[in-house]
Amino acid sequence: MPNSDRAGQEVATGEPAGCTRWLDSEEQRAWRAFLRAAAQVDEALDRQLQRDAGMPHAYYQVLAMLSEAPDRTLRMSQLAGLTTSSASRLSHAVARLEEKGWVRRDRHPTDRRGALAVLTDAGWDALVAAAPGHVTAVRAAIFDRLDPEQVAGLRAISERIADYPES
Amino acid sequence: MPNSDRAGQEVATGEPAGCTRWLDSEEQRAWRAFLRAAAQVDEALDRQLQRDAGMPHAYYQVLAMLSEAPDRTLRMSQLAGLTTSSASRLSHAVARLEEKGWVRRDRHPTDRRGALAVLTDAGWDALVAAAPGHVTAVRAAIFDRLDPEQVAGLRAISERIADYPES
DNA sequence: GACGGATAGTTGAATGCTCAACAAAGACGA
DNA sequence: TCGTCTTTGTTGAGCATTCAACTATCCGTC
Repeated sequence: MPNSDRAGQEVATGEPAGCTRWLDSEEQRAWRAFLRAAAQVDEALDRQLQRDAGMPHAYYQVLAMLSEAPDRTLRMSQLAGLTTSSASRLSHAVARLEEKGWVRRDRHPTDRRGALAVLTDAGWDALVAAAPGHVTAVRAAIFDRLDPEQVAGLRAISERIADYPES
Repeated sequence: MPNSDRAGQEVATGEPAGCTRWLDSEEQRAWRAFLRAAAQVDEALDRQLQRDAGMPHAYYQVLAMLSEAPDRTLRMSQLAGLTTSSASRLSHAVARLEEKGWVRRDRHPTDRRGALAVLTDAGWDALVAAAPGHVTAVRAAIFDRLDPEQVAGLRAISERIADYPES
């Protein structure tokens, strides 16, 4: 944001009523802390997984979601929802995971538009191998730093921010 | 993570003592909610800025930090710290911002290794033009969804997670 | 049925980021 | 002054993600 003089406020823009509700200093601090925290967590996990398991965090999430699904199978659209990724991103990701032999694509039995992503045995093994290091990294990045109340708070806050996950 | 049977636990890995402390279900829920929230916030802001201002969020942060610095000038290494980005990422980003005429590079007066990033007038204008829409997006993504206590909680939690920002 | 719009998924080009390698300069002890 | 180690920053290759088409299929309506 611009300087504390709030230069933007003076300028006519496309905003609804020409006036913007700037962040107060409490919000400002919370916002920047959140940005920093989110960035650091993301970077730490991506790094760890890339180094130790040869995959980015996004790919790990794909494998993880598939591993918990019935028959280790999910429709692309559902998988996209679970991993918070666009259809395109998921499609590219699954293509890459297919090359590695960790995921296979099947046709949907009834809807011929649909594709099913299936976790292969090799994919399962890769996930199992990667999981301990990943969980350790998650602990180091988050849970080792928070007390139980804060964990509950984090969950409540995050669920408010996220677009209500379950319908 | 693998199934709730915790397949990874059985496997010998490089972990310290061969045993991994898995996440309990409270932690699991908090973790996934956080991931989802962080991803959605990131995506929403990136989208809004790309659409309305032609820059990714990371570039906006660079401009914002420079705008608050004395003489609108910062050393690359400091700027990297403030924007939570690697030296390489920042270098690429500043190169791009230079092409747009929003940032200029100067030599450091005493340390000849150092480079100074300077926000140009055009850069200031771009920031001022982008700020209202950005702040509105931040509100929509975060603060419109939280009450004041939660804002305070978010800050406290985020500061714990982030590697203590101030020395 | 046949049309029109929605839904599911893929593709390729463009862009940003990571990683590793590198260069250039400061810092410091012998 | 030399040699070495550290710090600062840049570069290019490779990879992931985004965006904008595009195809194929489904669904509802006439």
